[in-house]
Amino acid sequence: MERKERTRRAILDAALSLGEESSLGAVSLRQVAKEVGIVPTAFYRHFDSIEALGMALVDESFVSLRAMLRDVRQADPTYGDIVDGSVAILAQHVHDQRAHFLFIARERVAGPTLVRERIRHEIELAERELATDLALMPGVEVWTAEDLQIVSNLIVNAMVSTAEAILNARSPDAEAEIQHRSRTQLRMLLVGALNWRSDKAGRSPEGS
Amino acid sequence: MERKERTRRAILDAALSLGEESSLGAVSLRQVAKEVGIVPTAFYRHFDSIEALGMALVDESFVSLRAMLRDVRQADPTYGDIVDGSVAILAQHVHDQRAHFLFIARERVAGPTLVRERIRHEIELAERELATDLALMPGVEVWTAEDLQIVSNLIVNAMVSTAEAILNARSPDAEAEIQHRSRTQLRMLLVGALNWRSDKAGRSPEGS
DNA sequence: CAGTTGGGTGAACAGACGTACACCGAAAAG
DNA sequence: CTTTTCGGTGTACGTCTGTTCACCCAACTG
Repeated sequence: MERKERTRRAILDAALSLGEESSLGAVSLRQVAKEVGIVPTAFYRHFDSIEALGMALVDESFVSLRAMLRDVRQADPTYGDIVDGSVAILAQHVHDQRAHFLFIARERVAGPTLVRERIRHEIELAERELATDLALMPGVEVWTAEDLQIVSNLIVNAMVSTAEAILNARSPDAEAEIQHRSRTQLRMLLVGALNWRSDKAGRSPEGS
Repeated sequence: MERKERTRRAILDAALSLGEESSLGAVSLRQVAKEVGIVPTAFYRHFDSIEALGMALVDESFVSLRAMLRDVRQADPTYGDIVDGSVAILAQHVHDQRAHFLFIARERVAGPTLVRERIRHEIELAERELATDLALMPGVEVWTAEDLQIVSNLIVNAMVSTAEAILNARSPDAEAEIQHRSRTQLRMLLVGALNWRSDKAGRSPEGS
């Protein structure tokens, strides 16, 4: 009974591995079977179709994504800057679960419509969560709900870009530079957001 | 002799059309031929392979991309805010050359390695151009060359995200909201960048 | 120990794929 | 008007695709 689970994992891993080169839509059932070391028909003992496999990969990729978000949210606040910690955690998770993040990055724009929509929806959820977290920060009381959402979207997009850049980094040095850049960008972004409405409302952040 | 050019265009258009649904790597020579209305073997009169077709599409897609950048750079400065104008021009071009921008967005992450690298290189060029333009703005003299590059990267990434969002917009209203969001984000971003080094150097933008 | 379940097998299919080849017929060149 | 060029055609091949079916045998159930 655990043999089934083992083969299932092997299929998922093979699909992720093959998906590193091309998009999942270009991966065939027979390629996966050959990679796993089973006959093509045995594939159906585990998934109804390649599409179903894709959905399962979406599921487990988002487990990794949400694990990262959880780590970021409950990072030790004593570890200095939130920005430094968040970028480090992002990089760590992207590195550890490279296949999952690569999968999300690819299928987000190139996957079947259904998969694309699920990924976008999930990212939108992360945006909302970030918005509620941001609302607790000091100095943001002057923001409207709309501004809060817009800032969250901006930050999430920046983090997505950073994750993609890390996935594409060709050397540890290059990745270190990407992380440095990302940290600077997040700080710039926070400076801009914190000076945003206060700018429009009277230049004084302390004004009631 | 212009018949050849006409068929070639038909092939390019067919490939762009088929690429709207799935990634180019998942498009077959025979699908393209059927869409054009020619027999599969006639394809070879125009391209050596599907990969060569992809390269040609990269070429002409970047013509559209560069046309947009040119429009943005020489936008009428009397038209009020640079931000408003830039976002409007971006939206206009994405709308007019939807297939080209969709192609770039998709193949940027899902295409064959060679295509991906070309696209990333081209976007990096746009980043550098933006950096040289930004250097001429008043108030940025305090930035280091590195900061300039980092800010450019941040802005370009935001614009790429905006373009992708517009491509995915499901209604004109949704697109209008995306444009509004993008404008706000660009302004926040500029506020942050302009308060950046001055923040670190003594809080006074006018300080020598 | 006998019986049942179920993951894995192997052959077989119809269709789509890329590509090679000989050929045709309209348009350009002489 | 004749000749050459060349984009498009039709046939044919070997390979790969998804999917079906009957079958086998290891592992759980009784």
